Amino acid sequence: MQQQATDAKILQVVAAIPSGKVASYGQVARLAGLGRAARRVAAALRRAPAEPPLPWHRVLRSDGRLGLPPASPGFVEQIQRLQSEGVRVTDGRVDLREYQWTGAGSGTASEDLDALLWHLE
DNA sequence: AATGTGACGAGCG
DNA sequence: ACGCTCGCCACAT
Repeated sequence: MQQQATDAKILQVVAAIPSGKVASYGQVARLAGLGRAARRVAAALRRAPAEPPLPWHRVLRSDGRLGLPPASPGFVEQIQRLQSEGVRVTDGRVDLREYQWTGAGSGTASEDLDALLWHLE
């Protein structure tokens, strides 16, 4: 049940990103216990089901730019969603210094976040 | 089975 | 700032 649990965790972490804040793929990967497998996060989001609704728009690249290609249809949607949450997006880019999710353990202590998210152990 | 790809990220020159 | 390489890992050919 490893693989499935991992995927579920990715979605759970993304779902835990507060409105008005953003997180990078790598950040999510780390929080989900995936280490450096940031691509896995991207893949999970892409394959993620329409329901339950997931705040995928709060996941950006480590440099603050959107993950989607500027020509992608979802690009504009993502920007719009972010802005409607109060996140200023300039030229497909977000100021991480201000909007990056710095909640529980988003820096290093993923163990605590785990408990916070899952209410386990 | 092997190879290439991708909503990524960190290092290095 | 820029381009390249490697790590990671599910999926498509």
